[in-house]
Amino acid sequence: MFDVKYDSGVPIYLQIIHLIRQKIVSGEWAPGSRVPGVRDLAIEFGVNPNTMQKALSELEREGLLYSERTAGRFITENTGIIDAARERLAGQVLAEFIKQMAQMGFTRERTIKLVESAFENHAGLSKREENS
Amino acid sequence: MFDVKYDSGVPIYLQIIHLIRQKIVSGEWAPGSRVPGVRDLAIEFGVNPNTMQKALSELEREGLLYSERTAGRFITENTGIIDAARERLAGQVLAEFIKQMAQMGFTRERTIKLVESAFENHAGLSKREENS
DNA sequence: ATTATTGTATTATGTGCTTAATACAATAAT
DNA sequence: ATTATTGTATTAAGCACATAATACAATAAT
Repeated sequence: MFDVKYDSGVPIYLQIIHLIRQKIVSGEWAPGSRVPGVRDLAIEFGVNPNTMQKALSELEREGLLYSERTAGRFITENTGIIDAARERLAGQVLAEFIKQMAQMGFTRERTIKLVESAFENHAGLSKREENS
Repeated sequence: MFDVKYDSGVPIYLQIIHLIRQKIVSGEWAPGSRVPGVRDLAIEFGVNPNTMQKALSELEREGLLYSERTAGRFITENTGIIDAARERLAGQVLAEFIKQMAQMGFTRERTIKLVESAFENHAGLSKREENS
């Protein structure tokens, strides 16, 4: 169900953190809602429960998740934290992209053209329609 | 001189491969030109010679570098390989960017605006002025 | 009260990354 | 001819990641 790449060199638990963080900041996983248990998530992602636990602990440390002893784990209701995480993440993704393209010698105009023509195949996948 | 991040979770040798690959596809390291020896490069990047060797071997496998037994290592003169590598790399970087932004709920228009305003701080760093 | 489910912790094993310390072969420089 | 420099290979050690197999504590469900 979730595509964790074992061959990218990036530790799996970091990839999972990134995937879940995006589900939260995109609103696909709504604030306050419960997330599956560690064992179920481990199965869904096809990883060991310990690895999933490691990822969830980190997201908890970031304040995006919190655990209720035996009831399970939930997305934070604090939308401020979520919004901040989205801004921060978007900024990082954007900066990295610009840096890479510039480093490869692509001009601003050419890069924009590429973005314009490449964005078509990704419309309407998220529950968030606008972030202005 | 070169900023290798030890804390990103990405293996150092992969980061080095990426950095050098970009130097080649951007033209900063010209086709046919000699690159420093493994030991010197290791010092410049602040890593172990073995780690640098591992990175260089992979770039050699890709055809971007070749080694002349005792004379040293050189960038390929085959600009076709370099161009192909640049197209491939640019495509990956672009696709990843679009995917991330779309996943976070950013629209095409908002993304383009962000790219437009963010590209200012990176002008004129490369020797390649245009890739059209 | 008992059972099942939750998060959490522990110990062990295997693998890949990184450094370290050498050593060797080939050849350019002297 | 000798020396220095090049790429390359080997062995050992430490560390983080990932899996496996359990176990425990707390509490919701029965």
